[in-house]
Amino acid sequence: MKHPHYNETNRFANPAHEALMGVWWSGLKLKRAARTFFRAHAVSDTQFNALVVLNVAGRPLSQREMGERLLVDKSDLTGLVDRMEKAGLVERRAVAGDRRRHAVSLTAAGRAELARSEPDYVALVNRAMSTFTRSEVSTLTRLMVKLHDSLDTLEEKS
Amino acid sequence: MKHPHYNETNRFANPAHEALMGVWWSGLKLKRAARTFFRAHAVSDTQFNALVVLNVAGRPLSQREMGERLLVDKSDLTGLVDRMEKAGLVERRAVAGDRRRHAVSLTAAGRAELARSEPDYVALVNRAMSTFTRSEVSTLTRLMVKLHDSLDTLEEKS
DNA sequence: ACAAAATAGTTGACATGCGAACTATTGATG
DNA sequence: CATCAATAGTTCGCATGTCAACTATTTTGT
Repeated sequence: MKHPHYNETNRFANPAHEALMGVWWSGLKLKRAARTFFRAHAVSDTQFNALVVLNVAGRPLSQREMGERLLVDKSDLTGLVDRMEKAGLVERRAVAGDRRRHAVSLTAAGRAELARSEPDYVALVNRAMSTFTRSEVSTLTRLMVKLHDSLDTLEEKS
Repeated sequence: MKHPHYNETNRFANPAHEALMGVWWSGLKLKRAARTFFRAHAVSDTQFNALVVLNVAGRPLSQREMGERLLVDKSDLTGLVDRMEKAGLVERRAVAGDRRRHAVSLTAAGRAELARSEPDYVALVNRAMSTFTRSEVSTLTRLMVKLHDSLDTLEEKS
């Protein structure tokens, strides 16, 4: 689908607003690109992220821990883990010593799907960033960390 | 809700990946902040954006045009405009010369709601960006435009 | 003019995301 | 240890987002 550039349809009197709107739109576009990409794979972008989170952790995670790392509400994990469990990608197990918790871990099939998707995903990321110089990449990372901290502070105050 | 910082739970071998993940997370955090903010108002963040888009256009828009500007699928506009019409914020009218199209325009109530929300919204944006210098703001805008263009190119090729 | 392609919008099925209310369990405090 | 608070997960209602299939209309190509 064709979309007009965000600063073609909007005029920004406020430079801060223009910058923040750029981040907003980039987030939307990234989400769309990821969805399109993962349509050709066995998992959705959300499920891929869940696989990555479990893999990086290197141990079973509770649903609460997964929610924190994925930036989604705990109530969403119920359905997400349900769907992934049905697809055979992860499994829930009881946690010794805390009967409230479920330990979610990767299955062999989950690990295999991750191994299958990740190289293509990395290639996509590199293509998306191929027009950026090394210096621009590090500047972008620095600004994003700064923005995260700023948004966290905002969240705490409210 | 507390969330660990995205680069605390992930180690990035690839700087491009780290930068892009920063943008992804910023998009998620912005969305959450906007939702929280607009919970105290009569409209959601999506509906607010729709009001802004209609207002900036300065003329009635078809649902397709709104979808392009909001970066959402046309099928989404059916429900969104339904809800906003029910809330009295916008109205659909027939378009002379094309019986396929609906012209969506702001009502007086929609304009009033926009006038009520926008000042608070601008203040929020300024708070979120208050830790950025003028130079950082313009760098961020430049990098976001570059990223949009890169993602557009990616989309065309696929 | 006429058949084929493109366009605008709707609908249905599904995944995602959020908040509130609820259950079960565990922790904390007197 | 008895009670109250906190935690983990589920469920529900709703808004949002995607895609595919469908209808109605308009445009295009010949």
